[in-house]
Amino acid sequence: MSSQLKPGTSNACNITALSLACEVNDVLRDISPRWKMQVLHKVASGTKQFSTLKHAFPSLSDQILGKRLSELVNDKLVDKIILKEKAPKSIHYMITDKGLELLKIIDDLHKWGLKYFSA
Amino acid sequence: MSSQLKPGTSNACNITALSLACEVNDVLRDISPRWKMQVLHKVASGTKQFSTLKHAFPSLSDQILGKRLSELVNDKLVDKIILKEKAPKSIHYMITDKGLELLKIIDDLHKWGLKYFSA
DNA sequence: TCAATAACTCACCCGAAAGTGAGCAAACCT
DNA sequence: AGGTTTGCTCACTTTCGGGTGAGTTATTGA
Repeated sequence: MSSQLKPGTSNACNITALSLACEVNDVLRDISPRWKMQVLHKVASGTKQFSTLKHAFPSLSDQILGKRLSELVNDKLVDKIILKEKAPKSIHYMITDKGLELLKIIDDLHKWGLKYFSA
Repeated sequence: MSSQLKPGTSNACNITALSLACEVNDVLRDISPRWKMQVLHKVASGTKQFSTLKHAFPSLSDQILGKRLSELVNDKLVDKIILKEKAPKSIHYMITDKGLELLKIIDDLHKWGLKYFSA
């Protein structure tokens, strides 16, 4: 999906071994990039444009946001809807069913985290 | 954590959503290290010793296995039971309730991955 | 006596991911 | 004419964590 691993390196070999061992790893790799699930959640809650997402996460740079959005689109977790092609562009992001189902599980993870949070 | 919120803005209205996203981030960080959930799964399925875990994952090095196990112990996902302190040591790892509940969610992730698995 | 075993830890390297600086297109507003 | 907005991409540097080689302790079995 998104891995640019040089074939033959031990890293690449281990990734292959991992995937063979269990497909859950592919899922974990897909959801663990920093900010990714946050952005997905924001999109799901109605924040649809690049610029508004930018404001929602002041410490997230344009570059990373762009990267995460394109990953989300590639993963089919969100759809990219182009309303106006030429600048100033107008593009909306919409969560897919696949994305919504993932968010449900992410929410379970959140609840699990809260349940065992002791401090 | 996330603070510069002006009360009354739409941002402030979404504060619950934001904190959800933030805490999930910690959970994601904890579960995403390579091999970690596999090792947890193996421990849950009755493989309790360092050496047997080693054989279960031939391409996983001692060093990483040791690191993952100590992380799992720190996270209270498994308990470390020392049966014999001095070498050759005898140590058993046992999954905790917290670990079992996490594995259930990991299994949901797995099912989600399978459902949307396309080519 | 000496290898094997169990369960590690330490020091180091390197590739991958995160983050930064700059720039671009083209319409709109002043 | 020039500044602003929108939605990015490219090239680069820095940080991080996965992976490797070597070493440790002490007991048992050949």
